[in-house]
Amino acid sequence: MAQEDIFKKLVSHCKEYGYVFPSSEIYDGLSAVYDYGQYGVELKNNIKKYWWDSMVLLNENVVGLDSAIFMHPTIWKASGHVDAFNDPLIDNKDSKKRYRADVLIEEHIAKIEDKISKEVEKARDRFGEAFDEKKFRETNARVLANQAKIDEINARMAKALNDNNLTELRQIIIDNEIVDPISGSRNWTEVRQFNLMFSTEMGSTAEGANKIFLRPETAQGIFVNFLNVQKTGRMKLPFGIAQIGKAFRNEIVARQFIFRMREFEQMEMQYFVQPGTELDWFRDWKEKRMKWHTALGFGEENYRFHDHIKLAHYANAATDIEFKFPFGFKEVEGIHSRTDFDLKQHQSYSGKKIQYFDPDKGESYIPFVIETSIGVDRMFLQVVSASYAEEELKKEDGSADTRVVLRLPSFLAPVKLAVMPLVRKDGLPEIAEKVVQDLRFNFRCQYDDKDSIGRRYRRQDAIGTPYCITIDHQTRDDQTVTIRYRDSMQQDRVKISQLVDIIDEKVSIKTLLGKL
RNA sequence: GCGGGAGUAGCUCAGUUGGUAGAGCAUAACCUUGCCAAGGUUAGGGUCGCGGGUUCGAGUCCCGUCUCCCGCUCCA
Repeated sequence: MAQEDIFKKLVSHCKEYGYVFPSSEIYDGLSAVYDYGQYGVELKNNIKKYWWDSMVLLNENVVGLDSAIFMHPTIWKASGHVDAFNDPLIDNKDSKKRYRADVLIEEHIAKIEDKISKEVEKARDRFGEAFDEKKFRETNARVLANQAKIDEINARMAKALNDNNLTELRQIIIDNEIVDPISGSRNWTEVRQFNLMFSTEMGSTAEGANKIFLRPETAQGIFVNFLNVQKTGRMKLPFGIAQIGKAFRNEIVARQFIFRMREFEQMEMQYFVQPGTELDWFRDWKEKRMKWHTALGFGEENYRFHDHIKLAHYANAATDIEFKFPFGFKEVEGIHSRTDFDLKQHQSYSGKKIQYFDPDKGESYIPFVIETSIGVDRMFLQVVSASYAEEELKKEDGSADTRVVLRLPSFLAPVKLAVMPLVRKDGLPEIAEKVVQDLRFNFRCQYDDKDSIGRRYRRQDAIGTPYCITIDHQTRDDQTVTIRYRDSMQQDRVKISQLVDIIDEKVSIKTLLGKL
């Protein structure tokens, strides 16, 4: 079956079985916003626990934090988001491509500079040794004309950007006859401002209100608390701060189900290290994080690193962990060596010294940072898309049969086990109810006595329940039950008294964390 | 935002030149039975995304709007 078809079925499956619903559905939905249903929330919580425990339980030098979504507006100036997330965009109507207006203009300037360079080189060839480049640039008419053009465009653009004058930006493109690099067309739309940060107002009166932003990432909450945590926690470098929380980005286009949403959840850990050691730690966390993914058992061939060639202004190394989704390899997690950019920025904007006194070196410095940042919702999608399977089976009489099964890792499964009487008579339901009552404190259990036993197994397969306990007539005689495994569909007969230990070993997070 | 496709029951979909809303699965109750879906009887559930228009009459035609899917940009 085509991968897109699988994806469509997965989306339906998520809705039909209470994993993910479109938000505000009875009001026609809200674009790219989704709600997690009764099973979805359990799976999501389990994913978060797996991450949290792998960070703060297994690493003595990683501690947690839960910072507010609202933060001082200057934080976003310091972080660069106010500038970086504010793009003047323009579309070409023929190629249907979208460009940043300022980038288009800069590329045009680069072209003119090319022309000048060529002119200079030609002259150099002509005059040889005696060539005086400076003098040539100051006297040659064509060079001077081009240079004047560049200066004029630069001045106009700087002013337009400063005044946020979008009409003027477009006019620069028109006046300079800048064409679409692909179509060669000059059929441009208006320039529009896209602000990727959501904003709201704090303060109840209009005059006294402050514009504040909903955080576009959780990382800054960690950076601004660096000293708080370091001092009160008596933390020594290297150490990390982990945080799980919502972030918001007003994406131009948000799509592909829960892969790209405007409201999403991140799990971020910032690891503070001595300057100069950051690339070693970068490699270390790269490896650790990949192991965290592959420990789930979805197959190592479905993961790969994508190292960034073009680095963000704050990074000196960056990689993505990509997972093979039904729509291709896509980023799930980013690992970045952010240098001392963030702390340095906050030190400068806040005017507060943000440094670490290193007792070994006997000096203070701004630590460098390795960031691991993973999207909870993307992780959720990774788990369900890797787990979803339509299996071709054969019935006893040889005819074809199919089953839909979510092969979730046991620890992540919302429901750990279902208990069902083989028939609804002969006292079997009563025994089953008692078993559920006894197991309820240990695991998320379900009781089901409706329909044939085979159908009940399939229902549990569809929501990913890894174990089914069946009470049959033999149970009345020897207190044993059958335990049926979701993936193999095999059954074992075990004593009721052993159930807690058997299941616990299989579904415990310890089993999963032990692989790391 | 632009271009293309789509929206009918919880899910998948049918619905003819415009003539009173359908199926399968799912759900609930009861009966029967029992170890891998699809036995029997019965029931609930839809103002056909929403709003307007044309018409005696609109799921069907027209306009607007919202949402979803695919592509362009960015990223967790």
